Amino acid sequence: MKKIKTRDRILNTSLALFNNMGEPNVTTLLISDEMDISPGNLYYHFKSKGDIVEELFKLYEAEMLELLAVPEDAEISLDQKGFFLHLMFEAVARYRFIYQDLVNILSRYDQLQSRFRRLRTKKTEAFRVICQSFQRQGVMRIDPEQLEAVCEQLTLTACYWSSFDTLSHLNDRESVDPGRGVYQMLHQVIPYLTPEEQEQARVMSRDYL
Amino acid sequence: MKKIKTRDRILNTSLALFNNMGEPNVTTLLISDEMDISPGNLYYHFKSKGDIVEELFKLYEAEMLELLAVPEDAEISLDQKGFFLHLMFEAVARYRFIYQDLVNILSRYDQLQSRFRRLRTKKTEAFRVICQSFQRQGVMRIDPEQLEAVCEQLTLTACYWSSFDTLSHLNDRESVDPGRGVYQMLHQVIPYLTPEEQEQARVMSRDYL
DNA sequence: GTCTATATATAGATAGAC
DNA sequence: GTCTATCTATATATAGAC
Repeated sequence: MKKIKTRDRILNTSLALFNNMGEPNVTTLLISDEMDISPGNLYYHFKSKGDIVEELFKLYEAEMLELLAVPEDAEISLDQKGFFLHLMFEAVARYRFIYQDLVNILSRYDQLQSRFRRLRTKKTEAFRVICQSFQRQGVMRIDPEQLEAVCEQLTLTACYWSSFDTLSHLNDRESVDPGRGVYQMLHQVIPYLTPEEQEQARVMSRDYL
Repeated sequence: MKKIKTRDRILNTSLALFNNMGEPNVTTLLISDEMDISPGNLYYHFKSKGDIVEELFKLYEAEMLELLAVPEDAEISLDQKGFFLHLMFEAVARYRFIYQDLVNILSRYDQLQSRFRRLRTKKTEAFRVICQSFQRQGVMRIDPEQLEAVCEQLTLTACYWSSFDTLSHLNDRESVDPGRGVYQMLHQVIPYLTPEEQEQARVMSRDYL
């Protein structure tokens, strides 16, 4: 029976509330209330609400950077790509409050802007590296112009799908089903795969529904 | 030299400020200040800030509904589709404040939620109708499962591209270039077109860059 | 580390004169 | 229709006791 430090409990509680209610709607009082601690105690651990947001962003950033460190030379299988998409999607969903009110958050905590943009670029790069591996292996045929468009599109989907999807059923916002997002991302790649791989990808994509 | 009514000036000014700074960052005082009128005057015309947001949403909704009234039976050319995408994208961009902080806005003005969702569904339907016309004309080949995925994807792109794109260059937020968004949407359809149409679509898409 | 009580700031909104 | 002055509510943050 390990005791979780108050500081970490604040982070966990904040993350849950931010995701479910939107960061701007969550007051420091609500966070401390939810945890049954006093607001003063919360401010003992974090000197401002912005510090909580920044700390959570750092955790997201660290997770993402680790995931995005795709080796440029290793060849990647279709299954691995599916797994990669799944992990990325899951990480974004776990910190979806960032994307739900992105402009608002980035404008109020502007140290985050450049770091956010850096992550976005790295995501697109990772997709490019994966597609290039597919091309080398001869399972994908795509011209450079289309490749760029697809990688951008994959990045957009990775970032916004969970927000987009959540709004279709605003009732239960406790959890996000990653399935459909991964499905959508796989389907963007399918047209450029060779026929056999297309079938494999289609089968794989259905597992996510 | 026609005099614009104060009420309309409030709407125009609010829209511009909302788009450029994000709705939550725009206070009623800022709006009245920007127009060189008093806050009291603003509240004479609108009984709350939420009323301004609702009114702007109504304008967006009306524009969208008109645009989305795609006749189910008429056949649509590729050029017409390009034009349609352009108009949709442009309308979304003009009211992009809604999408920039969507969760926040929909949670605070919850009469908007169902109407927003209705619009989202209608967008997807319109894309479906267009693609079905393409299929009937024999310029597109796509199975029903892929079709669904593509239409969802087009909807996502239509809604979020401008927000996504804006964050790549947060400097000048005065205007949004619709080009790239239309380009992206066209490229999602290209793989399913017949070879000749693919080439035509590719050429067309470049015009938007 | 945690609490209670309080300070500060600001946004939304109203009252009443002109 | 428009203004100035003001009220109210609430969110962030701090002070000081325990």
